[in-house]
Amino acid sequence: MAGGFVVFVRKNFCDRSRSHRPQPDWKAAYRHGSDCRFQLAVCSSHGRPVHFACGRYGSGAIAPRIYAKHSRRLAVARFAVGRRASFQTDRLDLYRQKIQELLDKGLAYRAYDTPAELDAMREAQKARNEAPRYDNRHRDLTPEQQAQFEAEGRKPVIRFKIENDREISWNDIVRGTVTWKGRDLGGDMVIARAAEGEFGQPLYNFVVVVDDIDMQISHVIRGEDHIGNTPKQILLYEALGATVPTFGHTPLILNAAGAKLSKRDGVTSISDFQQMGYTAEAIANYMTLLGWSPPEGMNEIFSLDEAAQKFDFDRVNKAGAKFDWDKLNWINSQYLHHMPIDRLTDLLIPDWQEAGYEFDPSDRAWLKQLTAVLAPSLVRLNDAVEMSRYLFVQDVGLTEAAVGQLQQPGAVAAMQGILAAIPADTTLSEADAQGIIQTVTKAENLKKGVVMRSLRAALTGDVNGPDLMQSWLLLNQHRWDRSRLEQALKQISA
RNA sequence: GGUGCCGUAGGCAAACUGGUAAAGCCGCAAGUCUUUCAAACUUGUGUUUGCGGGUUCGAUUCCCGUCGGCACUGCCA
Repeated sequence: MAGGFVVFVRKNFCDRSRSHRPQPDWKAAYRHGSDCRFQLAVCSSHGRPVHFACGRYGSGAIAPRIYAKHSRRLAVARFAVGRRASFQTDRLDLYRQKIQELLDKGLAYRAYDTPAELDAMREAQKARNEAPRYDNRHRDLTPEQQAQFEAEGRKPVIRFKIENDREISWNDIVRGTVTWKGRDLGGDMVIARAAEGEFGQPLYNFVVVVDDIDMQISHVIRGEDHIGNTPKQILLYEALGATVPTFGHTPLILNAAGAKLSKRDGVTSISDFQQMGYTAEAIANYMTLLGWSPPEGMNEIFSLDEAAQKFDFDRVNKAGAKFDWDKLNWINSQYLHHMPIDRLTDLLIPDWQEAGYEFDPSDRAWLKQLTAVLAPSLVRLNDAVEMSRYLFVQDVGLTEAAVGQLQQPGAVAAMQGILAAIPADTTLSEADAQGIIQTVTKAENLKKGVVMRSLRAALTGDVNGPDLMQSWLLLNQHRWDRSRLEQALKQISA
């Protein structure tokens, strides 16, 4: 792909006021943040900018705000490559000019159908079991007919002519040759809405083409759901006398049921994943693995930069990929297990605070020690909240299993021995703690395992959890170990 | 309904232009380690490539049909 490689990552935003869909949350347009998984890899691999477009009409003020928000999200996901933004509202003059050009060339025309008439037409088609499509009834209006409609006060839309017998085909980077017939495109397409004045808002399929020509976009990489727009857009490129770019349609991400991943699946954007405790790196990593496989010898855990170096469309699969939470979990755990403790600590602190745990954030040493203990067991960041509860909440109580453990022969005596051995005001070292256990085990003539398991039960209230010695030391630093033992002994004897 | 795309184990997938199918990863199961869970490591687990024909010495790969899934089918983007 020598010479220039510019990809247009287009994010579209619903116009709330006009949409008939219930609450088209603008986040939905961004969906799971995966639409751009391959684009970004490609762009960074070629050192080209990713263009970022907000396709919102109407109040121009809101578009920059949406852009800012999404831009932040991309950055969050480490998708930080050079970006340029553009807003449709800034480009209205260009669209106007291009529409006029098509009109002048006779490739587009004014159609005066009312929405009610169009509905009636489709109803009738449906009744006859035909595919709904515009029958091009206003394509060749006489000046008199036009004048008549105008006199009635009708406002025309602009329609672009699509010939029935036209064949459109292109060589898709991921799918090979794809072919469509003009007659399957639904009739002459509307490129601008009806409105007062010459013509109204230009529409998506037209706008993207004008923009992409203007920005000299060479490659359009997008989700497979756009495949049906491509033939229409190709026709527009030709009509506008522009070079048709290279298209690539990447597979969709499916939920367990095999449908397009959506809001119902609980994730609509990268921030949703982050709230669930997934790191941005893990998300980006997993997303790139959906529909693409790394070349032989490449690990499946990789940064976006590494992916960019090896990325190749040859290895993009055509079939939609089912989203697998198990694998995302595993990938996320890999990142968490190998993350520097300082960074992990920073990520965990907000979760602990949010959980309402009381602690001194400046007690960095203790927090880091805790993080290091937790790290190997983490799958998602917020797992840390439950896992470390016994270190933040004074009164933990005993689970049934813990009670059972402490009722084992010798357990109580061992706990009493340990309690007596813990110095009241010096902090235990690991060697100290080991020594205490050694001594008590010998003195009570028990197996070490019994002592350890019982100690865990008494100290943490449960029979399993993070490393016991570390947990004890952590507790000891806050002088909570003795009180835990006392409470446990009290509960057992009661 | 129409059109398009797709169909390799439970999931993601590999297999150079037709030449021993399932490499690798997740999951699952067992074992090792350990004070527990997890991690880590080891081993194991899954196949008439949706189905039926055809071309061929030979088909996951090419052709036809069939079934299934998904997407699109707007004065949305």
